[in-house]
Amino acid sequence: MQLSEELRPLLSRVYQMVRRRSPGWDISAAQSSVLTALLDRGPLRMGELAALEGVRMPTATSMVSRLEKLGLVRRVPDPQDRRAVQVDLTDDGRSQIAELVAERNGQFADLLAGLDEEDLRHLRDAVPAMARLLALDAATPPRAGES
Amino acid sequence: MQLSEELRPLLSRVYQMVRRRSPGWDISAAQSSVLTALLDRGPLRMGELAALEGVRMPTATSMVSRLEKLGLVRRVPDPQDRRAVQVDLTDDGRSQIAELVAERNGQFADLLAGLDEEDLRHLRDAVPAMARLLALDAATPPRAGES
DNA sequence: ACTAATAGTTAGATACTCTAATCATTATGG
DNA sequence: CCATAATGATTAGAGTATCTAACTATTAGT
Repeated sequence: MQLSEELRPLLSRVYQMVRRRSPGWDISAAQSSVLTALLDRGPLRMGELAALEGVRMPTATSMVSRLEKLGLVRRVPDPQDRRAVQVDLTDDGRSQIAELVAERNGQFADLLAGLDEEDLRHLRDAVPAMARLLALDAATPPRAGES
Repeated sequence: MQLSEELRPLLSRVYQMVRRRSPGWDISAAQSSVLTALLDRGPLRMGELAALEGVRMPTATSMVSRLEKLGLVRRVPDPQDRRAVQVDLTDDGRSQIAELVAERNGQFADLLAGLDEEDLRHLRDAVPAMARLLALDAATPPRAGES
């Protein structure tokens, strides 16, 4: 498919763009992604968080531990299942991530302001398609030969 | 701007999607990005490579050293400027990255095949706009208060 | 109740990233 | 022309991100 070969490299470069665009903030892309997930979806178990981030549980554990040390999230024991923990934003974490998201949206809006009306229309029209593409990706078994 | 708040989170999630390593390949996203840059643009100096990848030179140095150890790239001294080195793909590196790119394009094409014709048309139409957006991003000074 | 499975953490390893310091070379300016 | 500044790259040292394997604690199944 022609589109695949055009669009995929573009998305790879979007990866570059998104990855390092948080000037003046002292949290990493991975950390802000965790905080954003908690902001969007509320408290999450460690395993849910790992699945959402597409990482293994030990990775989630250590990211949460670092964020906890920064006072941005909190581990809450689950009374139903005492193996589990809920990870939740602290008030501080909530306000910091909300501010960061607003800041980034603003910067991105500035960038978009450099496009003409036709390009903007095309991007707007592509939003639902991209959302469906991501949903398809999420629904696809990540690895074929997994245990 | 409304679009900013819809599109930016989507792009962040595309980052998640692109980031994951292709199954069955033993090189990381960062490494394949370096190899792809070399495949697309030919031999590069260390500094050019760092700029393209959006990292500092020591990072480029260590990535290249690892790839060299894997036999995928080669350091070639520049006769014009003996401080500089050119980084180039080896034959092995070239064939491996070409194969990986083809594999990924194929997987992505499979994903796209799950969309209907209208979504595909919208994505196709958005390609030039995304390319211009990336160009704008590249042209924008990354950090305001830089040295 | 014994065993399986599940949730999370710990341990150990490698990759990725940065800043600061250093080395070698090239360019510049008396 | 030589001393100094600027440039290209590497090295050193540190923190984050990621993995697999092994472990602990708890729950579920028979």
